Amino acid sequence: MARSAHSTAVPPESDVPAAALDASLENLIGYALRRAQLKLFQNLIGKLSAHDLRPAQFSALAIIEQSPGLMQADLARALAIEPPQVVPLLNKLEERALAVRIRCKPDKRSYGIFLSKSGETLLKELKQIAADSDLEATAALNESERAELLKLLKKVYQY
Amino acid sequence: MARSAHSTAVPPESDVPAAALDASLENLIGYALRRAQLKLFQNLIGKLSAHDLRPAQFSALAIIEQSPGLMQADLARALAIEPPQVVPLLNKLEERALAVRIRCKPDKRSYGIFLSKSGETLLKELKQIAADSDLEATAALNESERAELLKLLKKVYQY
DNA sequence: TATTGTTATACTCTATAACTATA
DNA sequence: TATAGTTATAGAGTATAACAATA
Repeated sequence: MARSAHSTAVPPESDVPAAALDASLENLIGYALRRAQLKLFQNLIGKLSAHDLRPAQFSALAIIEQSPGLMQADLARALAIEPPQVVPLLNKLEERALAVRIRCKPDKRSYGIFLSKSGETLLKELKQIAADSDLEATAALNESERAELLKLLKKVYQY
Repeated sequence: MARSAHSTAVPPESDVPAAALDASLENLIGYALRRAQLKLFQNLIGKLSAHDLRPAQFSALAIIEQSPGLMQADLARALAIEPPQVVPLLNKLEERALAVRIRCKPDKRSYGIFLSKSGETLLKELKQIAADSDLEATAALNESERAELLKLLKKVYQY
């Protein structure tokens, strides 16, 4: 029998080797990743807005806590953004007295970045908010599925 | 034994009930999702750039193929963007003769959107590119891990 | 009056080039 | 000259309000 020329939608019931699979958006990990990521991101944005913070600012606080005294170039690399984008982000954190830039290096061009006491306090709260948001947005999964998902995602991005 | 007050990094070896876990960025599914998604997205952007297309334009073509004759409002919903954003996107696809707007509905305010013949042809190629990009960017996973990841991601975003 | 597609607009995010001050 | 941080700027992406044509 010849190949049908005008079939509408082939259900993915047969696990063919490699070629000729459906190849619609629903079979792409990238597409599923994007939709899931958008969902979690929107949820987190909503929760963080109570503190007038964006996810990147939360991440910055967590990174600074993990590497106190780091330079802005390090922070840019850790956040996967360009150095110029760090400036307004850090300015905001400094305005709100959550973090500080301190000239404390042998190289006087650079700053060491540290959390303030209130920055540390707020970060504790933010971590709880983020963990709750994570759970809420992945309510469709049980604990072992969450662990499995996290493991697979790390494998993908750490490779 | 009392809780240590100044440990640097607690390896997640014990599965404590809910509280007092590390709660750093690395334990957040949202964070891992974002990093993995960025990786796949960047990879796809690179591959699609050979055809001067963005991921959203590829998605639009795939959605139009799946629902030929749909209206712009439907496309906006499917792409999870606002109707005004559909206009320049569709303009571009129409300029390049990949898709067409046709007044074919009882409601004369709306268009039916269809792929052109060359749009269909290009989409076939784009699907292969996207599938290859997906595989390449998830090279750290084997086939069963990929299937598991896709299953979990769908569960998250379809919930 | 409500709705489809559109325009205008603005705000965020992101990226690059150029500047300053140190090195 | 090279580098850390900064400034200026431009391009995407995203969102809202308002408009024209049609219902």
